[in-house]
Amino acid sequence: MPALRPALRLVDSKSSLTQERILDVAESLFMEHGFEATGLRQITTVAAVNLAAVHYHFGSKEELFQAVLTRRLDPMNQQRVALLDQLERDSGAAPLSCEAIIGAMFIPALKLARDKAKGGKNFLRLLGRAYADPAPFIRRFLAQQYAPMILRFKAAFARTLPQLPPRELSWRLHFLMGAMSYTLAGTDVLKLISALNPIVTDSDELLLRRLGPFLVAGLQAPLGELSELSEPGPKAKSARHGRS
Amino acid sequence: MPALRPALRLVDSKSSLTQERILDVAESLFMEHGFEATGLRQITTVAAVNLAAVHYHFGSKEELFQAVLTRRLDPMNQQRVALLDQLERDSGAAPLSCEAIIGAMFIPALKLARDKAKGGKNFLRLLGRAYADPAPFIRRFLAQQYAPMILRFKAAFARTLPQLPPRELSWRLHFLMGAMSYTLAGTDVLKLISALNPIVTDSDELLLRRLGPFLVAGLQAPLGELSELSEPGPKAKSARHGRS
DNA sequence: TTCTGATTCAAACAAACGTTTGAATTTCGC
DNA sequence: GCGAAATTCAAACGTTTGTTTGAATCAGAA
Repeated sequence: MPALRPALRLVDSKSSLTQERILDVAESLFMEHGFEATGLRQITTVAAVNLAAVHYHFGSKEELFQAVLTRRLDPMNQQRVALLDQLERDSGAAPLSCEAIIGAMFIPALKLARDKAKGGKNFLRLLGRAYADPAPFIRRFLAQQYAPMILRFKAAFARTLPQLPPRELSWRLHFLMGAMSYTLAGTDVLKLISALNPIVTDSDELLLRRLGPFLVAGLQAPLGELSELSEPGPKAKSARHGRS
Repeated sequence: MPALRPALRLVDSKSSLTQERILDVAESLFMEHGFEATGLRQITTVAAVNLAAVHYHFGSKEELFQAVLTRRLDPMNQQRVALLDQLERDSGAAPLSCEAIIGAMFIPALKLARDKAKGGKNFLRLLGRAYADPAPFIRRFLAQQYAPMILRFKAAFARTLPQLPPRELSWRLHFLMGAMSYTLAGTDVLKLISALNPIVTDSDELLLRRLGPFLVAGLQAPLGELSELSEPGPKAKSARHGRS
């Protein structure tokens, strides 16, 4: 009778070089074809391991997927809050700048994207796909993985932007994460038609210099008039404020 | 010998109520489980049609998917450029405001999201998934479907924001579409942890009033210093320039 | 060495997949 | 009514799917 799977990390000395090979290949194939479209036989063939190895080491295809995500996501989010912690320690009582907080979110992601040994941009693309995936086990996993980090950053932004009502801040964080993950994932419609719209991939620092001002300005934007509005939309005339 | 499939729309009188039933169910299931994870048997069972009907009417699963997207996407993008055309006609020689152009992009999408008879938010979620899908046939389709509309809007923004270099404008449009589709798709991480971060779904107009100022400010943000930068990143200390 | 548990392996499992076929059925101009 | 085309249908096509099994192999402690 084969031994029960070793608690998923009971042994870490040399033990399973197999595990890492599976994780590496799975990461690359999941990103290329998606979770559903990637077969276990495809993974195990490329990784040159036996088919049953993935069940032995991870338990199921779903658990393998979570392991693939956890391996990169966990350290990245820890780096993010660590960076933010240090920023706040250094600044003392003074509130941080928007740029600084955004940098704390962005830089660990960029580091990951640049580290080709760790999957590079592929992983962030995979993450971008996972965001849009409605599979319950994926959404449960992402929520639990992201919740602490996001709450931490929301608090930081709230200190820096005290004039923003909490609900408005939630929405702007929502928009910010949209622009950011869209950019990091890198598979969007603009890139698709890049033959006409040549977006050359600048260096990563250059990317932050472009995204940064956009996000900062968005976060600091004045509030729209939220209290009263009833008509269908801004309609044609540009500088018209319907309000008497 | 069964007749060849009728050119995908040769008959439109009453003909295929079956087609619409398939499209409706496919739209709903594709959005719920994704393209790969949705089986044809699942679709045809729920739609109460024969399994072979989808191949008879659409040719293949992939073509069915494209038909599902086309049905909503084509009219929406046509509305978008029609709205923009009318705005520019009305304003004469004067350049449009950012708000107006953004409205022209956003409002047709909102209309679609609100029309529950036409799939409502489900369709935009499906679209959000398709954005992140690397399958070649999906990316080819989206590119061809979006290219004219995006180029049209880029030209409009270029007139309104003449101080922005074209490449910078491309990037900001990139960020804008990220925030917008992220918001419209509606399945993001913030919503996931909404237990702690209560994002109540405001009315759609209210949504535009929140997203609008964010995007306008981002588009109009001053340029970052792009010419000179070489060091790894802003790092911790906020006002430190390691240079020299 | 022998024994024990961890790991790998080839083989098979039942189920679901997209697709095709050819005959039944319906529809509609004549 | 007849006849031809459009549409539906049940059945099967050959693959592929994730998962399980039980024996073979490997590792290290006794």
